[in-house]
Amino acid sequence: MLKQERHNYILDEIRIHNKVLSSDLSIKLNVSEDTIRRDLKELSDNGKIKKVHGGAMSSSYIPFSHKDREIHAHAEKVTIVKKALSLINDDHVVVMDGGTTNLELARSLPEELKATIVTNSLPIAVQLTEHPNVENFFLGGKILKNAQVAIGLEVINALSKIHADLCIIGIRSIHHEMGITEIDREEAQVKEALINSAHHVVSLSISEKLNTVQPYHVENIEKINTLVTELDPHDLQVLPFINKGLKVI
Amino acid sequence: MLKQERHNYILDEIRIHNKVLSSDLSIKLNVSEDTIRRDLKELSDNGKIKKVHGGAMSSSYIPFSHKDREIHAHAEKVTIVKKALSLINDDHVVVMDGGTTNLELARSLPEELKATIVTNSLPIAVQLTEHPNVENFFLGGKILKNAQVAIGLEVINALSKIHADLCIIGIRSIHHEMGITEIDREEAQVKEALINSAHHVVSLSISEKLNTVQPYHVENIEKINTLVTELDPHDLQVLPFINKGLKVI
DNA sequence: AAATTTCATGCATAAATCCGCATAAAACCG
DNA sequence: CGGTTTTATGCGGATTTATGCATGAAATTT
Repeated sequence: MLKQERHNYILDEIRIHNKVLSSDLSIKLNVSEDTIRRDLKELSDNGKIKKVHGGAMSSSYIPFSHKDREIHAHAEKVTIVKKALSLINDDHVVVMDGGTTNLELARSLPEELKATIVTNSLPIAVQLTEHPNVENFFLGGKILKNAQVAIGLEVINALSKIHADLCIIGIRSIHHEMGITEIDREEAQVKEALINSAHHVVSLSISEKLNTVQPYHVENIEKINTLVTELDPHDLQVLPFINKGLKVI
Repeated sequence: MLKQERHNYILDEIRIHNKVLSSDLSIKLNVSEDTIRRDLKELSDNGKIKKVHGGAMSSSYIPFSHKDREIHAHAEKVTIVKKALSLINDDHVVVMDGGTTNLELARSLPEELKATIVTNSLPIAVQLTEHPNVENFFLGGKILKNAQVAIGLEVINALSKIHADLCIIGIRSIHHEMGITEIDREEAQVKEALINSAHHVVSLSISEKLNTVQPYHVENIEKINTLVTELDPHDLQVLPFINKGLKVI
């Protein structure tokens, strides 16, 4: 088995279980613990995971009480959400994935809105149960522990049968040439399916994500119809996206 | 369990309850109090928490009103859950639906358990994201707001493709003649599908639900293999169910 | 003040880690 | 192609870490 394969396996395990034990991996991958330790060391040096005595853990630890955890760049996200709300109308069918910006949006939906929202994010689904008028569909599948979203074929299949009016996608990175990219392969696949399930695609993105790139390609930039940031639409930072034909608000 | 996991757990407990007792943690995390004290010492040295006699507290005291919804008949449910845990083994595929008893069960699953749990309940799925070893599948569908469970054809179809080892069903009413009954038609249909997707069906039920009836029929009593209540298995109240062939614990 | 609980310290032990070193496979190169 | 270098891996032994236990001191409760 190739070293890279082991690394992928280890990262997968950590994504699912939030931790791995060197001893488990040694047995499972049929190599010595020393090798595992070297693997963990390498992944840790690259910032992919956090090495601890006995194994390794997810470097981005999501606390148990995610409900009231502090949201990064919260003020910016509130600005974005206010703009984005204007895009959602009554009777719309909206697909959306996870992320703190989208969660903020779900929290901010006006009481009177009578829309249907389809999501693969547990926190968003939970949030929407408190909304009086929004219908709420969950895309079932294997739950990714740290992101708290469903992934896998089930999600993608279900999405292939949906033609939504609007897709609201939370993204890791958006680049005017490279398009949308993600950290995680399976999440990238799901996001691609999300984007292709809707007529109109909106990306909510704080400006620090603009023109950054991650390892996994999701979709080309042209697939995004509208980009929402906290910036003024005339800000120079968004010009490359306007030139690509995106509507920026 | 990794030291880092304990530390995370402790920090979360403090975030939620503002304080922790060494004795509680020792039992909950299954290590000696000495180890807990060393953990607290380390976290305290890093300024994460404030160590006090008997345990530790939040270092930055932020009072917050947490509405710990009193769960109905909580003590009885804890008793039931303890009994029920003995039925779940490593490598089992378990389907379970919602309800406070089942949620308590999800919360109480031992750390080491390596099972797969399939559920249509949002709170249970969220709870399981905190479990290190349990794989977690969500049955997607339309979300019922008050019960926070997915219902509908999608759920039933997905269940028809699953052959689980165990079904743990939370019920509204169980009657030794009328069988399982429910208040809501669609929930009843989903519960029927849940029951029929597993080889062995367990019903967790506090005694006040025994021999009550609701409008919608779910399944006959014979479909239930094991009944778990807070009562002694020799209690007269459960005799009618024993006579119907159920195993009562 | 007596009894109980909690704490600090040192010690023992088992597990995990680190540190060469050896080796075999893979990659490189003239 | 043959030789050299690099990379990946395992092994033995020294070292560090994590943890429980015993003991007596300190704090808390009764």
